[in-house]
Amino acid sequence: MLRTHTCGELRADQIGQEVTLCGWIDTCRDHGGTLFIDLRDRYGKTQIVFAPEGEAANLEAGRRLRSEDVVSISGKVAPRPAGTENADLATGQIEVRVRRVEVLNKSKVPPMKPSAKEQPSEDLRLKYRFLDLRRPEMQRTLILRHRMVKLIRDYFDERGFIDIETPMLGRSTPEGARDYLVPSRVQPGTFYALPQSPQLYKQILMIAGYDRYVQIARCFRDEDLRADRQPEFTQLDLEMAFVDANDVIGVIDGLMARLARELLGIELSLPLPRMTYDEAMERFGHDAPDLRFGMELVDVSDLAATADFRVFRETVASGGKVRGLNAKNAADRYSRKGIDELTGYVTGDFGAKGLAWFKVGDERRLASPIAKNFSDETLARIAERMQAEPGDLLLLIADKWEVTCKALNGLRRRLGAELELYQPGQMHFSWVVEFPMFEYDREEACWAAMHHPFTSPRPQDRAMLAGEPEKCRAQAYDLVINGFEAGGGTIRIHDQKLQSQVFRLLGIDEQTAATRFGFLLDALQYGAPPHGGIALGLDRLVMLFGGLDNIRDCIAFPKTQRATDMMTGAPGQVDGNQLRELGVKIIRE
RNA sequence: GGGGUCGUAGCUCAAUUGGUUAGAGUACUGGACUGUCGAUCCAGUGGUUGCGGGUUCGAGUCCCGUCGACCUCGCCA
Repeated sequence: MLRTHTCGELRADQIGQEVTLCGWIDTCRDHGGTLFIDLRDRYGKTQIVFAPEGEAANLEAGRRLRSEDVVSISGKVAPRPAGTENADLATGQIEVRVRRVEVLNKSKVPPMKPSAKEQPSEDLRLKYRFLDLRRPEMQRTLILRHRMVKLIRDYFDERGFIDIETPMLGRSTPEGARDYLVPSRVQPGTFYALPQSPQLYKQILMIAGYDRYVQIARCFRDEDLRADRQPEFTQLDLEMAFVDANDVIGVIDGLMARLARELLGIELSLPLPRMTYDEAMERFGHDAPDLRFGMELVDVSDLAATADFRVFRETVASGGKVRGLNAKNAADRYSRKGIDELTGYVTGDFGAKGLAWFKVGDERRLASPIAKNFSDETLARIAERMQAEPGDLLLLIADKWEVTCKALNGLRRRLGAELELYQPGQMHFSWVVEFPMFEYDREEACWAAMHHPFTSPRPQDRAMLAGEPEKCRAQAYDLVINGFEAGGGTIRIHDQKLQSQVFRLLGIDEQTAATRFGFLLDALQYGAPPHGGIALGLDRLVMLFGGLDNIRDCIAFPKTQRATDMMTGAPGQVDGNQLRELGVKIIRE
């Protein structure tokens, strides 16, 4: 070892010891006669002192040190003079008096300094990721991630789960997200697909009798990026045989309680609350509601139907809804201009036609440019329905049900943040269950699986598959944390006939099914046990547990929004010979 | 594919209505200083205002295009 201790290790106990530390030059404080240097590694910082009573050559060498040089320093641990201890530093009781300095590697002047107060811009951070990762915030997050993964592995190991790796090179299945493709050299003209998830493999493992499987699996989806979405991400993936939905949910409840306790010091009360999909949509307009605060959606369609206000009346008459929410005490927070901004938000981002609003005055009187279109009685009933009190701001949207959901969910989240309706460190865990089996795809004019085509309907809904698929509910469950979908799972179909029926319903004909999923349909006929599982987005979990607002900060080497790696320059062009070998030709537009 | 924000010194930012020689902090270089810890003090270097075009007597500022980062809708079984 080139060092005897780390830079976060030395305490008063080691006073008098001769030590060698290695690390990066963090900051220098040169007083002419005396020179202080903070030496940094990922464990902490230690103050190194170049004192006048030491060798003059050392002081000269110390003066030549610059930010981010890597050095080895030997010397004696000494107590700091009384009054100069640094309480902000774990090693603040001591300092190391230099006996020997060795520069292991000079650094160019870095474009960013790890201990800088201001955070550098993100493109700079991504380009110089090796410097960015030296920052304590990044180290904190990656260490949190490591601890989470360790806890997860221990948790599942204790419960008899087996970690089994599944292939990265698989078969493309055009359903779901766009695949990342890998050309085959051995069989030119054919392609592997990188896994969107290990879904089919883990079902095969259940059929193979490995009744408790777990994997921390890398997954790939070639779709557009978001703050919480990367093309390459990590799932905590698991599957269990001989279980129902409650069993899977129970296992994850226990995991969340363990993670919250160990990583955040929060005690969760179990079981975690559950809500049906229908209830979530009705009360919050979204299948992953942020339950850190209330401000629930209110349906006033029946009241709107009788109003003179044409937009409301006609919307309801044509089968739409008028729904809204009550921003408590927010009437003064939003000026006309502020409300215009909210209007632009719901019309621009969610296609709403407008935003109706009322400010609640004394005696719960509703004031608004459109108020004259409503009878006093209707206004009073709206106020009552929305539990309006003086100072509140009522916001209403009249549109198709789907649009009211999207727009009001967006509005609710935005207002929740702007009005600070929750605390920074607050966490809320819950389940949303009983999703519909199918949603209608207008573009393709067919039914599409809401979760995936291997999802089992609830036993009591199975009879409706043929006649009324829209009423069919799935044995599906999503874990929701602070309004983010942290994960989702289902009980799978373990019966080949039922699986074929669902494929037919989804417009996947027998030939296609046989080509793409033949191995699964085949396996289902050789003693497939009832089984189900779940996958959690690990990067998102880290983001949520770390109190971060984007997933890139949870990943050591993330991609930008255009899916490039600013450090390596990936993706890049390849040699013509490589392409020829693969039988791949670039078409230039 | 659509909408939006941003791009000025190595870094973080400023620059009035379009108006003189584009500034500040920090970093960097040199100097002073024996107890600092974001050290301090003095001096100095540092700019193709992302790139290309246009409007104008005059463009960091306005217009068009383009590149890049971020947010977002669509998309993400």
